[in-house]
Amino acid sequence: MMRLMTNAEISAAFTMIGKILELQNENPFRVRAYERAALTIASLPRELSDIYDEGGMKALRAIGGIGPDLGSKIEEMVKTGELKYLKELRKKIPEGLFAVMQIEGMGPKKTKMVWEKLKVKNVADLEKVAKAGKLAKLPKWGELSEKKVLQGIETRKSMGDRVPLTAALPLAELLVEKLKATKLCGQVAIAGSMRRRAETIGDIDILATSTKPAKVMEAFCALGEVKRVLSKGPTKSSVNLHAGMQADLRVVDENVFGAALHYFTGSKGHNVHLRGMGVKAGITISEYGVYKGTAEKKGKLLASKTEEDVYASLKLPYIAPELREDRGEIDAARAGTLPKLIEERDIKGDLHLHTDFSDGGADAVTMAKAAYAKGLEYIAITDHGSGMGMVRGLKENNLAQYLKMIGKARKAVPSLKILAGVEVDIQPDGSLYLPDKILKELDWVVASVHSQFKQSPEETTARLIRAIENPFVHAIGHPTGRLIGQRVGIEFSVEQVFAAAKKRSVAMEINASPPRLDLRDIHCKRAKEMGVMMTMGSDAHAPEELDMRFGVMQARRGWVEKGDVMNTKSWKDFEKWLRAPSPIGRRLG
DNA sequence: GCCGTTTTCGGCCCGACTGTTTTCAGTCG
Repeated sequence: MMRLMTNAEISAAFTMIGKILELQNENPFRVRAYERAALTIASLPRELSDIYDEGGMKALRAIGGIGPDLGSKIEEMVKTGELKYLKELRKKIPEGLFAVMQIEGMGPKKTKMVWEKLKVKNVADLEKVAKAGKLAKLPKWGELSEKKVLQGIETRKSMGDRVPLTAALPLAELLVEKLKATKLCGQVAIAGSMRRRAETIGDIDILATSTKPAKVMEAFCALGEVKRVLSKGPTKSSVNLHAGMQADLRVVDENVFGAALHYFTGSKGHNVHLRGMGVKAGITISEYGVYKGTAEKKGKLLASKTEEDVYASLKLPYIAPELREDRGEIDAARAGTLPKLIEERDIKGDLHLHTDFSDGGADAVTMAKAAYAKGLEYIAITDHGSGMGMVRGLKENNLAQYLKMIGKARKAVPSLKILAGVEVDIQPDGSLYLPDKILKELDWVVASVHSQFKQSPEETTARLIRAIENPFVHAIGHPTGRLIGQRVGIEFSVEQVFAAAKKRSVAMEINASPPRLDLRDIHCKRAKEMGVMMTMGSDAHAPEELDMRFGVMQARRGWVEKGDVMNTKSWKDFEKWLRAPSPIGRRLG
């Protein structure tokens, strides 16, 4: 069936409803119900349309936070591709108000007020009335709030939306180093979505302990990276950075570091879930610790020093930050079934990298030396086999030359095992760019989509399954083809493609290249649930790109364990696995 | 709007900072 609305679109619809209801001063809990549902849906590994086709309304209702009303709204969207309720709501609110509400300091109440009293319909209107001094005359507003709004508009203009983790993490680590260098702090740590390794982050959260919080705040606000101070208090300060991001610093007492770190790491959903459990157990959880009793009437302190203590107070084992998305980790913790997450040091080989035989920047010997220096036991050189005119690489007529190059690398770095591989294009019809007679001469075949991203989900599903069914394919490279913040990638039935991969023992790659991170977290999780094997590849085009750091982060967010990723095996075991008879008759040359 | 071995109705997480206030609402995370 043609998919009428994807999870992303349904999630966006609920987010929009939540915002409109907020502007209308609706019951905040009703607003939150929509927000929560939107978040839940965005992180579902399966498409709602598939869930509905299989299990109907009952299956929708089985999703946490989806009740009779939201269930029937989802039903309407997957059946008709639209939602009448949202259409009606939209008519009542000027589209531009949502951007107004995004401005720093402009919440739903203030937005509603400027709309009703000053007919502000968008950010441009807001700027106009602010500059005309009309804002300051509103009840409860003053000169300063007007100035702040203008600053907020400027900030919005100069800052993008969310920033990729891969770009923001190094900057945050620098800020942490600088704070440590002041010698004013006991501990300094990154918190927030960045600590959870979310693929994009909204701002940088840093937590520190100190006995001189005022001095720490002074030092923080005076850092060279800081453009403007938004707020400054003894426990919390916020600044805008020149790099176009916001950074928040909290300073707490040493003995509540664990509670604070837990609190500020989030996610919001995870924390709310835990606090709900706390209420039932008669305890209160805040950034200052876990207490017996209610928020109004606190009793004895139960935990605060470490995150482990916080979880233990709820009779739970420690939950890794990457899992704290309220995607079932709390139930798993309760049941004792949390995954033992993969770590960077578990990776023993790199199964996807390029040399200057195709579009890489370094020759095979250089890449091999760099890989060995990184401590890898084995690599697969996988230069492109692509029909795209601009891409050099493996063709029907130069296999001997390619193997000769790889032979040279093997001689130059004898301690590193080097597989002769290829990254072959999956053509629009699912056939591969290179014929089987070439592929069967290679040790490791990664098949990837590099063109024609705009097929229907049905066509793309068939395309990938056909590639999976090629007897010489070992892995599907960067399966969704997305580029973070740039390209959404191809759309297909994850269920059907993963099922085919499992049946044929073909691996799904976790591409660790910073712009890709593909499979993404929720797809990793689904692959694991379905028993699909995975590989990890750096997709390096230069020696310094032989780095799996961000790929491992993404995998950890997807509940991936060492045993789920084939190249965590030692060379000996990997070779055995690769040579073993399999449903598709693999071979290792 | 969701949810229930404390409730099918009445809850729903907790606290800091700011500005414009004379005691607190709004915003943010």
